[in-house]
Amino acid sequence: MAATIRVTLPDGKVLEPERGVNLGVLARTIAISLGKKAIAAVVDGTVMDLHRSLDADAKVRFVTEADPEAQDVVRHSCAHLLAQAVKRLYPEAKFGVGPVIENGFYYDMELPRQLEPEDLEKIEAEMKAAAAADFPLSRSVLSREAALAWANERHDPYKRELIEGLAADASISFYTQGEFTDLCTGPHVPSTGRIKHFKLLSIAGAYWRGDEKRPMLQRIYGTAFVDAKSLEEHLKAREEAVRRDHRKVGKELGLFMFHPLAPASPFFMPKGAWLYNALIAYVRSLYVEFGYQEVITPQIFATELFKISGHYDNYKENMYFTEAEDREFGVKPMNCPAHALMFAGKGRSYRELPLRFADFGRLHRFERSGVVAGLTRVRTFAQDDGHIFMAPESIGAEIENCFALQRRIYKDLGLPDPTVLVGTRPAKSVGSDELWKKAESTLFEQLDRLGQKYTLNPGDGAFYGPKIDFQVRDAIGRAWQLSTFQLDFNLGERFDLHFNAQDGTVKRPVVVHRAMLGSLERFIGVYLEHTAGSLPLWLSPVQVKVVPVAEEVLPYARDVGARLQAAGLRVEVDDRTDKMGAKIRDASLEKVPYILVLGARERDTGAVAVRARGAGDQGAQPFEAFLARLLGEVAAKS
RNA sequence: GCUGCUGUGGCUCAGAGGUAGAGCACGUCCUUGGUAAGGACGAGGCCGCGGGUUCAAUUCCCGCCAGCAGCUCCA
Repeated sequence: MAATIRVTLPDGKVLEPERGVNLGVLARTIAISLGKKAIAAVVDGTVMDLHRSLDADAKVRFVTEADPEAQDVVRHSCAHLLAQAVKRLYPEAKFGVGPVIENGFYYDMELPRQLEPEDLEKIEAEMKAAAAADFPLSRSVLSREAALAWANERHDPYKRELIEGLAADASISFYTQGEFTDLCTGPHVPSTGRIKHFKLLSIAGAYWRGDEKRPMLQRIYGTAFVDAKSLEEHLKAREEAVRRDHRKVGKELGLFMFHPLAPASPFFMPKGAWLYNALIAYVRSLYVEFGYQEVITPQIFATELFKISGHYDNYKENMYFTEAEDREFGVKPMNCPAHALMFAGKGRSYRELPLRFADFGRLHRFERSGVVAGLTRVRTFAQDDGHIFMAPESIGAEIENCFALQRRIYKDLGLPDPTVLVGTRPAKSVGSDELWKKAESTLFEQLDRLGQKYTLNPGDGAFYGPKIDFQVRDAIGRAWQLSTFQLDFNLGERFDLHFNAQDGTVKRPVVVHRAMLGSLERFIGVYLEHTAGSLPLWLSPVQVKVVPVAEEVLPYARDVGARLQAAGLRVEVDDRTDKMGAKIRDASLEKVPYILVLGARERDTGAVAVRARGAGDQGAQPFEAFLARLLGEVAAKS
């Protein structure tokens, strides 16, 4: 065995250090400054700590603060720093897991008492002290027995359970910083002093191992960044998220309200109802072009229907039931069984297929009290729902058609390109293995055919078939699920649907369930957060606010308002006796796209002085020019 | 559903064991003002609901309802 190994650096340079060389030492060999800056190393594609040694030829790239891998390493080490601080303050603490998550990290723990927000400050101070001590992190590997002994010595049942879950022959790694040791696969920063920019954010309950039957631990959320600026920006974005909260925006703009007598059920007030109906009208306008036929179906069905569809077995605890004349009825939680009945309502020919039913019907789902939130999770809602009944050979074309419609809608609404997630068969499902296999493979085939990139979400399908979910990120980077396409080979079986094929045989249709906006309620919530309430002109409940400079010009203001209204625009004339400045302020806070300030000058020249949202005073222009501009913007959905 | 927190006029929020306040909004009047808050006066509250402790509870305790954060769930 050679005494040296070959280490290839990113620039292609090859070093030949001794076998077993320490990565930190290697970094310092390359350059003193690199030794100081390095946080970790990527060895043959795997991120490792600097105190690991190299025993074989490898490609090595050192990670510094400038590299994308650094953030996760720092965050994970910060979770350890948190645990160290907590252990110092509460020696009885038992620890669960402390992973890195999208915007930071958390650590689950069992503590002698419930933490309060002020405790976070104390813990953070202790973390700063441990970071200032700049403890080096050292890694050690123990056998399973030794690891279990460690957990037992700490009387920590959670760590014990984690170790028990590892393979019998696994080599189990531990990291030690100062007096604190934790079970962990790493990697970590070389020393605690490298964790500089962090903040603890919140305390919450979380079930051990995510299982609601197991104990609830206290979870501390925090975040950490490699530089101060990123931390500051992240904290600002959190504040921005609060400012854009759709519940707040909806209240401020007078769009909707809630009432304790109808929990989790929004009341859309006139402006909100206008927006709601405008979205439906917009989707409806595309249905002609995309070949859908809108239907209207009952609200309440005899329970047998949901037994046939499988919803009764899978979701009855989330349904509303009622009884009349000794018969049990259920309020529909989705439209598909109704559409299945409509499909079966007459003999069907291949000539009618694909048959695309659209339905904006109201749905009710009893959501558990702890899961409801604003408009994003409600108990009564409507979807821009649709079910496509088709021959199996049409699946490709229909999925393509769905993608085309989805792209069109996102473009018109100014939504970014979504992330596509594919969910496969869940634990709780109906239908045979063959049907599922067929449905899943068909879906993957079609996605590949369309060249659509996606992320696999195993087990996340609907109970009747695999699904494609579309996630969009809003203006400040949060992910929301809106559209969904679901492929269903089961509905046809359960409702014994069939059609006469061209070759004279009787065939079973396949069904695609799809919604583009998803729930109208959730869509409005997400869209308000995305736009911060500044809706595009074509979707603004009030497009123009007319502000007379003084009462004297009120007649002209009314005349301008009436003429805009006659042209199809939505206008309000502010005829209150307040000062002009106050009216401009109020209209601005209402996020009205255009404010027209009208005084004697405008009246005498037949002009309007325009103030555009976000752009301030645009000066005077002829009425006709302004009208043409607005109509153009509405038509272009800009 | 679980853990924790919160609930005071339409809204945002102070407050304290001795029966309640501010700003905004609202009403009336004055002001007729040129691009983000003119002024005066006024009306408006079962201090979420139900129990308990207390001479006295909106305030402390318990339960319920609703909301918020997170977990679990989401056809």
